[in-house]
Amino acid sequence: MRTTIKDIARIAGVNISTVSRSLHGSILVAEKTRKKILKIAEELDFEFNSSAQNLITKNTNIIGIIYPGDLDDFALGMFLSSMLTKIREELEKKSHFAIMAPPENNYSKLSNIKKMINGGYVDGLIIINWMISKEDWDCIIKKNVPHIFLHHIPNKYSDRSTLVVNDNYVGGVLAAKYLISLGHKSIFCIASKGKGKEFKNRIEGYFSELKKNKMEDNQSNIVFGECTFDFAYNQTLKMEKELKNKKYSAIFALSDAMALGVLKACNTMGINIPGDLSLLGYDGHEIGNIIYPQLTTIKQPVDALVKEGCSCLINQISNKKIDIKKILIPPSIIEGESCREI
Amino acid sequence: MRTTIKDIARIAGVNISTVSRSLHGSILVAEKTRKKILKIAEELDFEFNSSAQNLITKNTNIIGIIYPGDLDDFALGMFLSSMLTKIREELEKKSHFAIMAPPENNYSKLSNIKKMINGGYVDGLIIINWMISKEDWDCIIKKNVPHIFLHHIPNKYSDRSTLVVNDNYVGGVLAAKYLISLGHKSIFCIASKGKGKEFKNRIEGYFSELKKNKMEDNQSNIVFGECTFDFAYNQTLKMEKELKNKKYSAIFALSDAMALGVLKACNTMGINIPGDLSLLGYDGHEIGNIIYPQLTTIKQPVDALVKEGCSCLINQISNKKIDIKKILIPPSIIEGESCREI
DNA sequence: TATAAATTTGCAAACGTTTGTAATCAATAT
DNA sequence: ATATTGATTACAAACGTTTGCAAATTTATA
Repeated sequence: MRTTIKDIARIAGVNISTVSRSLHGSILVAEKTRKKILKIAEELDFEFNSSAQNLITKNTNIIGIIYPGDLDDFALGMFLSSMLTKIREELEKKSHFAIMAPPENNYSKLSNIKKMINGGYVDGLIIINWMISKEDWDCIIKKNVPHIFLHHIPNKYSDRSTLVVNDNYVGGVLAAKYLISLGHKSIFCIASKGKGKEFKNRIEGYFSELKKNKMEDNQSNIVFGECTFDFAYNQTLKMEKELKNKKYSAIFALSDAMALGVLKACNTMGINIPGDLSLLGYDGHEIGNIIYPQLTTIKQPVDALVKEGCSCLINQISNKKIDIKKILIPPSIIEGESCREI
Repeated sequence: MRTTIKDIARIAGVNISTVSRSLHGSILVAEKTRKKILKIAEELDFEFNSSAQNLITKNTNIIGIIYPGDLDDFALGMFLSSMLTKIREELEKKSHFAIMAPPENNYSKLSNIKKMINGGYVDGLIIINWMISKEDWDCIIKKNVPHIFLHHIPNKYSDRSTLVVNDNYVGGVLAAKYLISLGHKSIFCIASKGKGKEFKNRIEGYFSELKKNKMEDNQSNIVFGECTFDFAYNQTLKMEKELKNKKYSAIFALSDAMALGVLKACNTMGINIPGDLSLLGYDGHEIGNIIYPQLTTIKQPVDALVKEGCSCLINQISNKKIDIKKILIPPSIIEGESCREI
């Protein structure tokens, strides 16, 4: 049914090896023959059968993208489509396809990571998750599978792989600097322990900058909860009295999802942003642009992240070895309308 | 390096065919032998090499998901992560993986659809796009590749395939019915010709219901533009005078992205929603829940869409034939806070 | 106990490639 | 004319499976 090099060989009256070499641009074939073969291949819409190729060459030109199954964390959901699309685009440059799966099959409870590796599905992995099981990790190392951790800092093993994340510490510093530069003296931080380490770093950066400005007593002005819209929303509602008394002039939300929760709560309570309260988010998702007031936020440079990450991964694949490095992409600030000078 | 059935056969002291049969649960193997082999396979973390399997069986257990490269249309972007994640989940039930690509490679300008098919990458395709090239279409038909069109109605060929979309006509009716039931007499519609046919159907449904209620003169109360936040935003700003004069009591935006544009413009101009103007969107994306006021909108049932679509596709794959049918998933209304009785 | 039947196992070809090595051929040097 | 060389092409094994068929083994039957 499908065209194979055998068909082409038959038509051209040559051996299949000549066809293979022609199509791969080997110098071991006469110019005239190559032209003839190329023409036939073109006419027949020939593509190499990838399975047959993989079987010999051991590489599939497919990259596995692992991301969690439950997107209850809206924050990741917001990033995901742009991240996936960008990954696709970067891989395309190197003629790789991307295959997606959660870490484990929801139904069979078997590890998709192991299936991808042991089943010979992929050349490498992009892991967008807060954690990875010991079993999966062992498999990756044993089989020496090129991989990167992207966007999230997993709770383990990340120091033995390539880690590509935005520089959360610097982002935290940036946030504090910005609010301080606007004259804010009393800032409340809506935070989360998160599932990985990124929030920790973000908070450290933030407080280190406060300390520099002798605002360390602000350390109590923080609350930890889930990194969700709902948590921030409810938390803000709870603070109605303090907010109306202007105890705080600004809120720093550790994610845009949380910032939106704050915003909605303030809208509900009739607190004007930025009139009564400045609001700073973190993520820089597009969504911040389309709400009112436009969200001021620290932008995680998704495009740069993905670009850098894919290039590292492709490198590892060509060199057939796992790199250990930490790539921190600097965040930047998007000045919207949700913060004001005081 | 990697464990193969040969390794297992050697260890168990049997032929590879026995291993293969054991692992596939064939009855052609003694219970005792099977147990022994299963145990060894388990210990060695064995997985069949998918390439070798594909080569023989001709199926890859991989589904190609085609969606456009440029997500300038924010509306699709908003849906995409939930759609992809849900697809992944549905396919997982049948042990399929999902591979993503835009219709054509951005760099080489070669068709990814043809590459996926002729290269033997996929068993079937899910096409989320407004169009498909004649060349790609011919390839699909020639090779009899199971596929569905999901979410979008492509400008051609959709009547010769399985089409799974939300019932746009009914959605339009629903929108009109709802606004009319709230007492609105003068509704403005911010619309788009769109790239596929879905908007057309949506508008037809909407106007048919208006006509039923003798509001057909409203036919002039519509504007067409890009289906984007920006278009709706600018359009609404332009209508400041009419809106402040209360010429319209409600706006029906054909997508949530557009509804958000309207909302932001109204916020900017000091028009209160729903106090001064009711606003109805279309899509039912999560984003509507987290803004203020919560958006009232017609929900496209993404989950049902994907579930239905995947099940059709899997069916086609098992039967090795392309089905021609049109599956319309009924939309429903999400009552938020952006519409009020008048 | 011999034979037939049923069960279990092994053999070998096939899938569509890649690639090292051998064979062929034409052209050049002797 | 013959040997040598270099360019081109063909051959065949290998990759890891599946599967029809034959062979071997076990069990049942007479």
